[in-house]
Amino acid sequence: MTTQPAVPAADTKARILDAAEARFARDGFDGASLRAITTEAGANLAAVHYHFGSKDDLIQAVFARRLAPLNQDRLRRLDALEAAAGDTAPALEAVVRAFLEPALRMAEAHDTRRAMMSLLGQAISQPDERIRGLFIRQFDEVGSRFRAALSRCLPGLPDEEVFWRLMFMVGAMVHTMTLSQHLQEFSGGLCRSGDARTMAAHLVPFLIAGMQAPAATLEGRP
Amino acid sequence: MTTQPAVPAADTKARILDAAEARFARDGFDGASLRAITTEAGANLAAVHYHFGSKDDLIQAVFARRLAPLNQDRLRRLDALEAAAGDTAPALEAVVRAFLEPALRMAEAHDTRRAMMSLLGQAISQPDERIRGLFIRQFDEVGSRFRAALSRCLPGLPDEEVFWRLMFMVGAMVHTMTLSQHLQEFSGGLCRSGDARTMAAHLVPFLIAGMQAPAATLEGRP
DNA sequence: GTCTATAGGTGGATAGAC
DNA sequence: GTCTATCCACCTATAGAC
Repeated sequence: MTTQPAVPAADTKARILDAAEARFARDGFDGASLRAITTEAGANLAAVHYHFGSKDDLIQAVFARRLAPLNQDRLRRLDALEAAAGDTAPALEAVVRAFLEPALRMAEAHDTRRAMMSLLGQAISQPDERIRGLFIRQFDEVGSRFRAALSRCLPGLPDEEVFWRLMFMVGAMVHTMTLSQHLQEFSGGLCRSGDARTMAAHLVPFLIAGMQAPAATLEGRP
Repeated sequence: MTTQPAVPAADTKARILDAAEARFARDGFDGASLRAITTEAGANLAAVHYHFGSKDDLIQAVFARRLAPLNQDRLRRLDALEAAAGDTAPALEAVVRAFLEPALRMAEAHDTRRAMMSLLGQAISQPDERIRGLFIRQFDEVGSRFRAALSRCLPGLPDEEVFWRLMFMVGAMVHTMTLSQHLQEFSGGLCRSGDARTMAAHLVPFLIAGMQAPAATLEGRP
Protein backbone atom coordinates (compact mmCIF):
# COMPACT_ATOMS: atom_id res chain seq x y z
CA MET A 1 0.00 0.00 0.00
CA THR A 2 1.09 3.58 -0.54
CA THR A 3 1.84 5.93 2.32
CA GLN A 4 -1.36 7.05 4.04
CA PRO A 5 -1.41 10.06 6.33
CA ALA A 6 -1.83 9.11 9.98
CA VAL A 7 -5.04 11.12 10.01
CA PRO A 8 -7.24 10.43 7.01
CA ALA A 9 -7.48 13.31 4.59
CA ALA A 10 -11.24 13.05 4.44
CA ASP A 11 -11.38 13.97 8.11
CA THR A 12 -9.53 17.24 7.75
CA LYS A 13 -12.71 19.07 6.89
CA ALA A 14 -14.46 17.69 9.95
CA ARG A 15 -11.52 18.40 12.23
CA ILE A 16 -11.44 22.00 11.05
CA LEU A 17 -15.17 22.29 11.74
CA ASP A 18 -14.69 20.94 15.25
CA ALA A 19 -11.83 23.26 16.04
CA ALA A 20 -13.62 26.24 14.51
CA GLU A 21 -16.71 25.55 16.60
CA ALA A 22 -14.71 25.44 19.80
CA ARG A 23 -12.60 28.45 18.98
CA PHE A 24 -15.48 30.61 17.79
CA ALA A 25 -17.31 29.84 21.00
CA ARG A 26 -14.32 30.67 23.15
CA ASP A 27 -12.95 33.71 21.33
CA GLY A 28 -15.75 34.98 19.12
CA PHE A 29 -15.95 35.07 15.35
CA ASP A 30 -13.44 37.86 15.03
CA GLY A 31 -11.24 36.82 17.92
CA ALA A 32 -10.66 33.31 16.61
CA SER A 33 -8.08 33.42 13.83
CA LEU A 34 -7.81 30.86 11.08
CA ARG A 35 -4.28 30.22 12.27
CA ALA A 36 -5.48 29.27 15.74
CA ILE A 37 -8.23 27.10 14.31
CA THR A 38 -6.05 25.18 11.89
CA THR A 39 -3.33 24.73 14.49
CA GLU A 40 -5.83 23.22 16.91
CA ALA A 41 -7.19 21.03 14.13
CA GLY A 42 -3.72 19.82 13.19
CA ALA A 43 -4.34 21.15 9.70
CA ASN A 44 -2.69 23.66 7.46
CA LEU A 45 -3.79 27.25 7.19
CA ALA A 46 -4.43 26.93 3.49
CA ALA A 47 -6.73 23.97 4.07
CA VAL A 48 -9.48 26.29 5.23
CA HIS A 49 -9.57 28.06 1.91
CA TYR A 50 -9.29 24.83 -0.01
CA HIS A 51 -12.19 23.13 1.80
CA PHE A 52 -14.46 26.08 2.58
CA GLY A 53 -13.36 29.02 0.46
CA SER A 54 -13.17 31.74 3.10
CA LYS A 55 -13.59 32.41 6.78
CA ASP A 56 -17.16 33.54 6.23
CA ASP A 57 -17.98 30.31 4.49
CA LEU A 58 -16.40 28.39 7.35
CA ILE A 59 -18.67 30.17 9.83
CA GLN A 60 -21.69 29.28 7.75
CA ALA A 61 -20.59 25.65 7.56
CA VAL A 62 -20.13 25.47 11.32
CA PHE A 63 -23.70 26.61 11.86
CA ALA A 64 -25.28 24.57 9.13
CA ARG A 65 -23.78 21.34 10.47
CA ARG A 66 -25.57 21.75 13.81
CA LEU A 67 -28.66 23.78 13.06
CA ALA A 68 -29.99 21.58 10.29
CA PRO A 69 -30.30 18.42 12.46
CA LEU A 70 -31.53 20.47 15.40
CA ASN A 71 -34.37 21.99 13.43
CA GLN A 72 -35.17 18.69 11.74
CA ASP A 73 -35.52 17.18 15.20
CA ARG A 74 -37.92 19.94 16.21
CA LEU A 75 -40.03 19.47 13.10
CA ARG A 76 -40.09 15.69 13.48
CA ARG A 77 -41.39 16.04 17.03
CA LEU A 78 -44.00 18.54 15.97
CA ASP A 79 -45.09 16.25 13.14
CA ALA A 80 -45.55 13.42 15.62
CA LEU A 81 -47.55 15.59 18.00
CA GLU A 82 -49.87 16.83 15.30
CA ALA A 83 -50.33 13.36 13.86
CA ALA A 84 -51.26 12.01 17.31
CA ALA A 85 -53.63 14.89 18.04
CA GLY A 86 -55.54 14.45 14.81
CA ASP A 87 -58.12 17.21 14.44
CA THR A 88 -57.63 18.54 17.95
CA ALA A 89 -54.78 20.80 18.96
CA PRO A 90 -51.77 19.14 20.63
CA ALA A 91 -51.07 20.04 24.24
CA LEU A 92 -49.34 23.38 24.69
CA GLU A 93 -46.68 21.89 26.95
CA ALA A 94 -45.84 19.23 24.38
CA VAL A 95 -45.38 21.86 21.67
CA VAL A 96 -43.19 23.97 23.92
CA ARG A 97 -41.09 20.93 24.81
CA ALA A 98 -40.78 19.96 21.16
CA PHE A 99 -39.23 23.34 20.58
CA LEU A 100 -37.02 23.56 23.65
CA GLU A 101 -35.71 20.10 24.30
CA PRO A 102 -33.73 19.51 21.10
CA ALA A 103 -31.82 22.73 21.78
CA LEU A 104 -31.39 22.10 25.49
CA ARG A 105 -30.18 18.59 24.85
CA MET A 106 -27.57 19.92 22.46
CA ALA A 107 -26.44 22.33 25.16
CA GLU A 108 -25.60 19.52 27.54
CA ALA A 109 -23.81 17.29 25.08
CA HIS A 110 -20.32 16.43 26.23
CA ASP A 111 -18.54 17.08 22.99
CA THR A 112 -18.04 20.25 21.06
CA ARG A 113 -21.75 20.68 20.47
CA ARG A 114 -21.90 22.39 23.79
CA ALA A 115 -20.02 25.24 22.19
CA MET A 116 -22.85 25.81 19.76
CA MET A 117 -25.00 27.34 22.46
CA SER A 118 -22.51 30.09 23.00
CA LEU A 119 -22.34 30.58 19.25
CA LEU A 120 -26.09 30.94 18.94
CA GLY A 121 -26.12 33.76 21.44
CA GLN A 122 -23.38 35.51 19.54
CA ALA A 123 -24.95 34.94 16.16
CA ILE A 124 -28.38 36.28 17.03
CA SER A 125 -27.01 39.53 18.36
CA GLN A 126 -24.45 39.83 15.58
CA PRO A 127 -24.74 43.08 13.72
CA ASP A 128 -23.17 41.36 10.74
CA GLU A 129 -25.84 40.95 8.09
CA ARG A 130 -24.38 37.73 6.69
CA ILE A 131 -24.35 35.86 9.99
CA ARG A 132 -27.74 37.08 11.08
CA GLY A 133 -29.16 36.28 7.68
CA LEU A 134 -27.97 32.69 7.85
CA PHE A 135 -29.66 32.30 11.19
CA ILE A 136 -32.93 33.74 9.96
CA ARG A 137 -32.96 31.39 6.98
CA GLN A 138 -32.25 28.35 9.13
CA PHE A 139 -35.02 29.34 11.51
CA ASP A 140 -37.60 30.23 8.92
CA GLU A 141 -39.49 26.97 8.56
CA VAL A 142 -39.33 26.08 12.25
CA GLY A 143 -40.60 29.52 13.17
CA SER A 144 -43.64 29.41 10.94
CA ARG A 145 -44.52 25.83 11.81
CA PHE A 146 -44.37 26.43 15.55
CA ARG A 147 -46.18 29.72 15.22
CA ALA A 148 -49.03 27.87 13.55
CA ALA A 149 -49.01 25.11 16.15
CA LEU A 150 -49.05 27.58 19.03
CA SER A 151 -51.93 29.42 17.41
CA ARG A 152 -53.95 26.21 17.44
CA CYS A 153 -53.07 25.62 21.09
CA LEU A 154 -54.07 29.13 22.03
CA PRO A 155 -57.31 29.85 20.19
CA GLY A 156 -58.41 33.45 20.33
CA LEU A 157 -54.87 34.79 20.64
CA PRO A 158 -54.08 37.11 17.72
CA ASP A 159 -51.35 35.95 15.37
CA GLU A 160 -49.25 38.96 16.24
CA GLU A 161 -49.42 38.08 19.93
CA VAL A 162 -48.34 34.52 19.20
CA PHE A 163 -45.35 35.85 17.33
CA TRP A 164 -44.32 38.08 20.20
CA ARG A 165 -44.56 35.19 22.64
CA LEU A 166 -42.58 32.87 20.41
CA MET A 167 -39.90 35.56 20.38
CA PHE A 168 -40.02 35.81 24.17
CA MET A 169 -39.61 32.04 24.40
CA VAL A 170 -36.59 32.08 22.12
CA GLY A 171 -35.09 34.94 24.10
CA ALA A 172 -35.53 33.25 27.45
CA MET A 173 -34.13 29.99 26.07
CA VAL A 174 -31.13 31.45 24.27
CA HIS A 175 -30.22 33.72 27.14
CA THR A 176 -30.43 30.87 29.61
CA MET A 177 -28.36 28.54 27.46
CA THR A 178 -25.80 31.24 26.78
CA LEU A 179 -25.35 31.87 30.48
CA SER A 180 -25.61 28.24 31.50
CA GLN A 181 -21.85 28.03 31.75
CA HIS A 182 -21.73 31.05 34.03
CA LEU A 183 -24.77 30.36 36.18
CA GLN A 184 -22.88 30.23 39.44
CA GLU A 185 -21.07 33.46 38.68
CA PHE A 186 -24.34 35.26 37.99
CA SER A 187 -26.50 33.80 40.71
CA GLY A 188 -23.95 34.24 43.47
CA GLY A 189 -23.96 30.50 44.08
CA LEU A 190 -27.75 30.23 44.14
CA CYS A 191 -27.80 28.01 41.07
CA ARG A 192 -25.25 25.35 40.42
CA SER A 193 -26.59 23.17 37.70
CA GLY A 194 -27.11 24.23 34.13
CA ASP A 195 -27.93 20.88 32.56
CA ALA A 196 -30.78 20.38 30.13
CA ARG A 197 -33.04 18.63 32.61
CA THR A 198 -32.83 21.46 35.11
CA MET A 199 -33.21 24.19 32.53
CA ALA A 200 -36.29 22.54 31.03
CA ALA A 201 -37.82 21.98 34.47
CA HIS A 202 -37.66 25.70 35.20
CA LEU A 203 -38.32 27.05 31.71
CA VAL A 204 -41.40 25.02 30.86
CA PRO A 205 -43.79 26.12 33.66
CA PHE A 206 -42.74 29.73 33.16
CA LEU A 207 -43.30 29.63 29.41
CA ILE A 208 -46.57 27.70 29.57
CA ALA A 209 -48.05 30.23 31.95
CA GLY A 210 -46.75 33.15 29.91
CA MET A 211 -48.15 31.72 26.68
CA GLN A 212 -51.59 31.36 28.26
CA ALA A 213 -51.69 34.91 29.59
CA PRO A 214 -54.54 37.13 28.37
CA ALA A 215 -53.67 39.02 25.21
CA ALA A 216 -51.99 42.38 25.56
CA THR A 217 -54.13 45.44 25.94
CA LEU A 218 -52.68 48.25 23.91
CA GLU A 219 -53.36 50.66 26.76
CA GLY A 220 -50.12 49.70 28.50
CA ARG A 221 -48.21 52.80 29.45
CA PRO A 222 -44.69 53.08 27.98
CA MET B 1 -10.08 86.47 22.44
CA THR B 2 -7.76 83.76 21.20
CA THR B 3 -8.69 81.33 18.44
CA GLN B 4 -11.11 78.72 19.69
CA PRO B 5 -11.70 75.50 17.79
CA ALA B 6 -15.09 75.46 16.11
CA VAL B 7 -15.97 72.42 18.19
CA PRO B 8 -15.01 72.84 21.84
CA ALA B 9 -12.19 70.59 22.93
CA ALA B 10 -14.08 69.45 25.98
CA ASP B 11 -16.65 67.83 23.68
CA THR B 12 -14.15 65.64 21.89
CA LYS B 13 -14.49 62.97 24.54
CA ALA B 14 -18.28 63.00 24.24
CA ARG B 15 -18.19 62.98 20.46
CA ILE B 16 -15.90 59.97 20.50
CA LEU B 17 -18.26 58.20 22.88
CA ASP B 18 -21.21 58.93 20.59
CA ALA B 19 -19.41 57.72 17.51
CA ALA B 20 -18.09 54.64 19.30
CA GLU B 21 -21.56 53.72 20.50
CA ALA B 22 -22.99 53.96 17.01
CA ARG B 23 -20.11 52.13 15.37
CA PHE B 24 -19.94 49.34 17.92
CA ALA B 25 -23.63 48.76 17.47
CA ARG B 26 -23.35 48.68 13.71
CA ASP B 27 -20.12 46.75 13.25
CA GLY B 28 -19.44 44.99 16.55
CA PHE B 29 -16.63 45.57 19.01
CA ASP B 30 -14.01 44.02 16.79
CA GLY B 31 -15.43 45.20 13.51
CA ALA B 32 -15.47 48.86 14.49
CA SER B 33 -11.96 50.24 14.23
CA LEU B 34 -10.70 53.24 16.16
CA ARG B 35 -10.00 54.85 12.81
CA ALA B 36 -13.64 54.61 11.77
CA ILE B 37 -14.78 55.88 15.15
CA THR B 38 -12.49 58.88 15.28
CA THR B 39 -13.21 59.78 11.67
CA GLU B 40 -16.93 59.76 12.36
CA ALA B 41 -16.35 61.80 15.51
CA GLY B 42 -14.27 64.34 13.65
CA ALA B 43 -11.42 63.61 16.03
CA ASN B 44 -7.90 62.35 15.70
CA LEU B 45 -6.97 58.73 16.07
CA ALA B 46 -4.60 59.49 18.93
CA ALA B 47 -7.36 61.26 20.84
CA VAL B 48 -8.84 57.91 21.84
CA HIS B 49 -5.70 56.92 23.67
CA TYR B 50 -5.28 60.37 25.17
CA HIS B 51 -8.83 60.47 26.57
CA PHE B 52 -9.50 56.82 27.34
CA GLY B 53 -6.22 54.94 27.31
CA SER B 54 -7.10 52.03 25.05
CA LYS B 55 -9.86 50.53 22.97
CA ASP B 56 -10.91 48.30 25.85
CA ASP B 57 -11.23 51.29 28.12
CA LEU B 58 -13.29 53.06 25.49
CA ILE B 59 -15.69 50.12 25.37
CA GLN B 60 -16.05 50.23 29.13
CA ALA B 61 -16.69 53.98 29.04
CA VAL B 62 -19.38 53.58 26.39
CA PHE B 63 -21.24 51.13 28.60
CA ALA B 64 -20.75 52.93 31.87
CA ARG B 65 -22.18 56.16 30.47
CA ARG B 66 -25.51 54.50 29.70
CA LEU B 67 -25.83 51.66 32.19
CA ALA B 68 -25.23 53.70 35.32
CA PRO B 69 -28.20 56.06 34.78
CA LEU B 70 -30.35 53.19 33.53
CA ASN B 71 -29.79 51.14 36.65
CA GLN B 72 -30.15 54.16 38.91
CA ASP B 73 -33.52 54.78 37.31
CA ARG B 74 -34.55 51.20 38.01
CA LEU B 75 -33.48 51.42 41.63
CA ARG B 76 -35.19 54.78 42.12
CA ARG B 77 -38.44 53.33 40.85
CA LEU B 78 -38.12 50.29 43.05
CA ASP B 79 -37.39 52.48 46.06
CA ALA B 80 -40.57 54.45 45.39
CA LEU B 81 -42.63 51.30 45.04
CA GLU B 82 -41.37 49.82 48.26
CA ALA B 83 -41.80 53.08 50.14
CA ALA B 84 -45.41 53.33 48.95
CA ALA B 85 -46.16 49.71 49.77
CA GLY B 86 -44.88 50.00 53.32
CA ASP B 87 -44.99 46.61 55.02
CA THR B 88 -46.89 44.91 52.22
CA ALA B 89 -45.32 43.71 49.03
CA PRO B 90 -45.59 46.01 45.97
CA ALA B 91 -47.63 44.80 43.04
CA LEU B 92 -45.84 42.29 40.81
CA GLU B 93 -46.70 44.22 37.68
CA ALA B 94 -45.27 47.42 39.12
CA VAL B 95 -41.99 45.70 39.96
CA VAL B 96 -41.76 44.17 36.50
CA ARG B 97 -42.44 47.55 34.91
CA ALA B 98 -39.85 49.23 37.12
CA PHE B 99 -37.35 46.81 35.68
CA LEU B 100 -38.42 46.86 32.05
CA GLU B 101 -39.49 50.37 31.28
CA PRO B 102 -36.22 52.21 31.86
CA ALA B 103 -34.55 49.86 29.39
CA LEU B 104 -37.37 49.91 26.88
CA ARG B 105 -37.53 53.68 26.98
CA MET B 106 -33.84 53.84 26.24
CA ALA B 107 -34.41 51.56 23.26
CA GLU B 108 -36.80 54.00 21.65
CA ALA B 109 -34.79 57.16 22.22
CA HIS B 110 -34.14 59.00 19.01
CA ASP B 111 -30.47 59.62 19.50
CA THR B 112 -27.57 57.24 19.72
CA ARG B 113 -28.93 55.60 22.86
CA ARG B 114 -30.93 53.39 20.60
CA ALA B 115 -27.67 51.76 19.63
CA MET B 116 -27.12 50.68 23.22
CA MET B 117 -29.74 47.99 22.91
CA SER B 118 -27.82 46.28 20.19
CA LEU B 119 -24.68 46.59 22.28
CA LEU B 120 -26.29 44.95 25.29
CA GLY B 121 -27.18 41.91 23.28
CA GLN B 122 -23.65 41.65 22.01
CA ALA B 123 -22.09 42.23 25.41
CA ILE B 124 -24.09 39.61 27.24
CA SER B 125 -23.19 36.89 24.80
CA GLN B 126 -19.60 38.07 24.51
CA PRO B 127 -17.13 35.34 25.30
CA ASP B 128 -14.66 38.03 26.27
CA GLU B 129 -14.20 37.95 30.02
CA ARG B 130 -13.56 41.68 30.34
CA ILE B 131 -16.75 42.79 28.61
CA ARG B 132 -18.91 40.22 30.33
CA GLY B 133 -17.34 41.10 33.67
CA LEU B 134 -18.19 44.76 33.28
CA PHE B 135 -21.78 43.87 32.56
CA ILE B 136 -22.04 41.61 35.58
CA ARG B 137 -20.66 44.30 37.87
CA GLN B 138 -23.04 46.91 36.52
CA PHE B 139 -25.96 44.56 36.99
CA ASP B 140 -25.03 43.28 40.42
CA GLU B 141 -26.97 45.63 42.68
CA VAL B 142 -30.03 45.81 40.41
CA GLY B 143 -30.13 42.05 40.19
CA SER B 144 -30.10 41.43 43.92
CA ARG B 145 -32.55 44.23 44.71
CA PHE B 146 -35.10 43.04 42.16
CA ARG B 147 -34.60 39.42 43.15
CA ALA B 148 -35.53 40.37 46.69
CA ALA B 149 -38.52 42.42 45.57
CA LEU B 150 -39.82 39.63 43.35
CA SER B 151 -39.44 37.17 46.23
CA ARG B 152 -41.73 39.36 48.33
CA CYS B 153 -44.26 39.56 45.50
CA LEU B 154 -44.21 35.81 45.03
CA PRO B 155 -44.29 34.30 48.52
CA GLY B 156 -43.65 30.60 48.63
CA LEU B 157 -41.52 30.61 45.48
CA PRO B 158 -38.00 29.32 46.26
CA ASP B 159 -35.17 31.83 45.84
CA GLU B 160 -33.62 29.68 43.15
CA GLU B 161 -36.84 29.74 41.16
CA VAL B 162 -37.03 33.53 41.45
CA PHE B 163 -33.52 33.74 40.09
CA TRP B 164 -34.35 31.57 37.10
CA ARG B 165 -37.39 33.68 36.30
CA LEU B 166 -35.50 36.92 36.60
CA MET B 167 -33.06 35.45 34.09
CA PHE B 168 -35.92 34.48 31.77
CA MET B 169 -37.26 38.02 32.01
CA VAL B 170 -33.89 39.51 31.13
CA GLY B 171 -33.56 37.10 28.23
CA ALA B 172 -36.97 37.87 26.79
CA MET B 173 -36.37 41.59 27.19
CA VAL B 174 -32.86 41.70 25.75
CA HIS B 175 -33.72 39.44 22.85
CA THR B 176 -36.77 41.51 22.00
CA MET B 177 -34.88 44.77 22.19
CA THR B 178 -32.02 43.39 20.16
CA LEU B 179 -34.36 42.31 17.41
CA SER B 180 -36.61 45.33 17.64
CA GLN B 181 -34.87 46.87 14.65
CA HIS B 182 -35.45 43.74 12.59
CA LEU B 183 -38.97 42.86 13.71
CA GLN B 184 -40.50 43.08 10.27
CA GLU B 185 -37.79 40.94 8.77
CA PHE B 186 -38.35 38.23 11.37
CA SER B 187 -42.11 38.28 11.58
CA GLY B 188 -42.68 38.32 7.85
CA GLY B 189 -44.53 41.60 8.15
CA LEU B 190 -46.70 40.45 11.07
CA CYS B 191 -45.17 43.00 13.43
CA ARG B 192 -44.29 46.49 12.34
CA SER B 193 -43.74 48.49 15.45
CA GLY B 194 -40.90 47.97 17.88
CA ASP B 195 -41.37 51.00 20.10
CA ALA B 196 -41.21 50.86 23.86
CA ARG B 197 -44.96 51.17 24.37
CA THR B 198 -45.71 48.20 22.14
CA MET B 199 -42.93 46.03 23.54
CA ALA B 200 -44.04 46.70 27.10
CA ALA B 201 -47.68 46.02 26.23
CA HIS B 202 -46.78 42.55 24.98
CA LEU B 203 -43.99 41.71 27.40
CA VAL B 204 -45.73 42.59 30.66
CA PRO B 205 -48.72 40.19 30.54
CA PHE B 206 -46.45 37.38 29.39
CA LEU B 207 -43.92 37.95 32.16
CA ILE B 208 -46.50 38.49 34.91
CA ALA B 209 -48.16 35.21 34.09
CA GLY B 210 -44.84 33.39 33.83
CA MET B 211 -43.66 34.77 37.16
CA GLN B 212 -46.81 33.54 38.87
CA ALA B 213 -46.59 30.04 37.48
CA PRO B 214 -46.34 27.19 39.99
CA ALA B 215 -42.80 26.34 40.96
CA ALA B 216 -40.92 23.84 38.83
CA THR B 217 -41.24 20.18 39.66
CA LEU B 218 -37.88 18.52 39.30
CA GLU B 219 -39.53 15.57 37.57
CA GLY B 220 -39.47 17.38 34.22
CA ARG B 221 -37.98 15.11 31.63
CA PRO B 222 -34.96 16.48 29.77
C1' DG C 1 -5.13 68.84 23.69
C1' DT C 2 -4.39 67.89 18.97
C1' DC C 3 -1.81 66.43 15.25
C1' DT C 4 1.55 63.54 11.99
C1' DA C 5 4.17 59.73 11.36
C1' DT C 6 5.34 55.37 12.27
C1' DA C 7 6.35 51.40 14.88
C1' DG C 8 5.05 46.69 15.60
C1' DG C 9 2.08 43.20 15.00
C1' DT C 10 -1.76 40.15 13.16
C1' DG C 11 -5.15 39.08 10.05
C1' DG C 12 -7.17 36.68 5.64
C1' DA C 13 -5.97 35.22 1.38
C1' DT C 14 -3.21 33.21 -2.50
C1' DA C 15 0.56 31.24 -5.62
C1' DG C 16 2.87 27.42 -6.66
C1' DA C 17 5.84 23.31 -5.38
C1' DC C 18 5.02 18.67 -3.99
C1' DG D 1 -5.08 17.47 -0.83
C1' DT D 2 -1.40 19.40 1.66
C1' DC D 3 2.35 22.30 2.40
C1' DT D 4 5.61 26.65 2.50
C1' DA D 5 6.25 31.19 1.66
C1' DT D 6 4.61 35.48 0.97
C1' DC D 7 1.59 39.43 -0.14
C1' DC D 8 -0.84 43.15 1.48
C1' DA D 9 -4.36 45.36 4.05
C1' DC D 10 -5.44 46.75 8.42
C1' DC D 11 -5.19 47.21 13.21
C1' DT D 12 -3.76 49.27 18.00
C1' DA D 13 -0.63 51.93 20.18
C1' DT D 14 2.94 55.35 20.85
C1' DA D 15 6.57 58.97 20.17
C1' DG D 16 7.19 63.54 19.60
C1' DA D 17 6.32 68.12 17.16
C1' DC D 18 3.12 71.86 17.63
